[in-house]
Amino acid sequence: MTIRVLIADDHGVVAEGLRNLIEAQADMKVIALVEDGREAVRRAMESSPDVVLMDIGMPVLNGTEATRIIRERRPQTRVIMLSAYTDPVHVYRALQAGASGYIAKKSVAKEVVDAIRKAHEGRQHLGGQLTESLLDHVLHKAASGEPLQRLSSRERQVLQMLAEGHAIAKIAGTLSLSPKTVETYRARMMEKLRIRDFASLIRFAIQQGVTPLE
Amino acid sequence: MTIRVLIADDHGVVAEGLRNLIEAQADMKVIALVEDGREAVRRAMESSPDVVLMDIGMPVLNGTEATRIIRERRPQTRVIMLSAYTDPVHVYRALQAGASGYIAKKSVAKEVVDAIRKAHEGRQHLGGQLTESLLDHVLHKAASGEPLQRLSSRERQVLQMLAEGHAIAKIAGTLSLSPKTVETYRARMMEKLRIRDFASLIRFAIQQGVTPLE
DNA sequence: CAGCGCCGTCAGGAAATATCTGACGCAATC
DNA sequence: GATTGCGTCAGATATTTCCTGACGGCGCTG
Repeated sequence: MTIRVLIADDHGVVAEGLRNLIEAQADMKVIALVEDGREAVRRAMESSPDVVLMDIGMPVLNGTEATRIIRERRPQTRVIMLSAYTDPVHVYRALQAGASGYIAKKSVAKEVVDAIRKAHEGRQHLGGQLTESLLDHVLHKAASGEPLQRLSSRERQVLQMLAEGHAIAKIAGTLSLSPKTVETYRARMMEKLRIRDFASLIRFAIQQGVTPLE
Repeated sequence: MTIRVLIADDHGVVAEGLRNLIEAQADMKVIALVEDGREAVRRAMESSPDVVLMDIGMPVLNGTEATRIIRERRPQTRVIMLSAYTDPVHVYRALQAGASGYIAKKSVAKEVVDAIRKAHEGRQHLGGQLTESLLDHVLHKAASGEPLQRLSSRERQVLQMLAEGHAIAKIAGTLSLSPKTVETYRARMMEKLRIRDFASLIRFAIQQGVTPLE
């Protein structure tokens, strides 16, 4: 019994690579290739594939939203998310939306076919290190909304000043605190955010709009 | 006569897809798969491929820098840049660095093999709409001098690794340099760019596309 | 109401990094 | 053939980071 697969990826090169890979499996068949999320939903309704291999970032309707819709209307259709992002936020959202698997594009081809077979059997699959990073996420971050809200007021204040490029000593002076205290805030917020290096902290601040990029 | 191809892409799925695609061509052969820019340079020197298919965004040493180094040492080796970005800034830099072609990941497989054949013949290839957007860029923006050009190759490499969050000691280890030397590059580029704090340096790196924001 | 966890505040000590100054060979360039 | 830029490194000192630990206040919850 052949597993019927729908591929949704707007990167032609990637999509064709996946098609070759899947066609090379005796027990699988590609029934269609589509290039955006809306098309994916339409073809999934029309053709009732067993498994949809879905890129997370697509125009018109992204992979996560498309997954949500497909799973709502056709729960027997399994979706495997394929993504360049390995961060837990994306993984978490994808699984919430009903994906049976999440595979990083940097993983190997074998993992893709494995995940398809697993999904077809109703099982889930998470690529290697994703599992633990996801658990981390669920346990520490996901439960409580916006990441910035997780920081205390003092922590946000210090974050902003750090992102603006001020030295510890200057921040301490401005806020009339001991440099040691400022360090504590910095360390505590990095702990909360599971951020290990300064560069990532700056990126976080920019993403959250704490400081402008330009 | 077989065209010998080296694939450099840190996304396993993509790399394997490309390998299948290329192996399917009668006149091409994949000689190696590597996952970061430094490996790409090393293998290119060792194996002298005819064409390198290079992902633009890779850890340690990005595709553009790797291209620059390879083309400097082995001008007969052609490089085709493969990228998710279609903006003229990236295209422009890639060509400046000596790439023979630039292909968006969303283009089709046929374009990849076409570009490889063209490159092997010493011709250039630009995916569809890229040509005009590039001309636009050259005519309007490039003249104003790209700040990244003001940095030396080593400086750009250190900048990338700093922006990726690596500690000085680790960068020194990775590049087999003294930590002191790494510090010198950091200091010199900050001097050149008139940047006084680390946070601004990270912002600069993000603005220049040396490292992605998300 | 007593314990629990978060907040704001700080310290000590070891390790890493930043800052400043200076140095050397080599290649290109003027 | 002197200057400039690059790649490479060192020494001394000032800061910062990292790790551990602390203490009172506040609010929630069993």
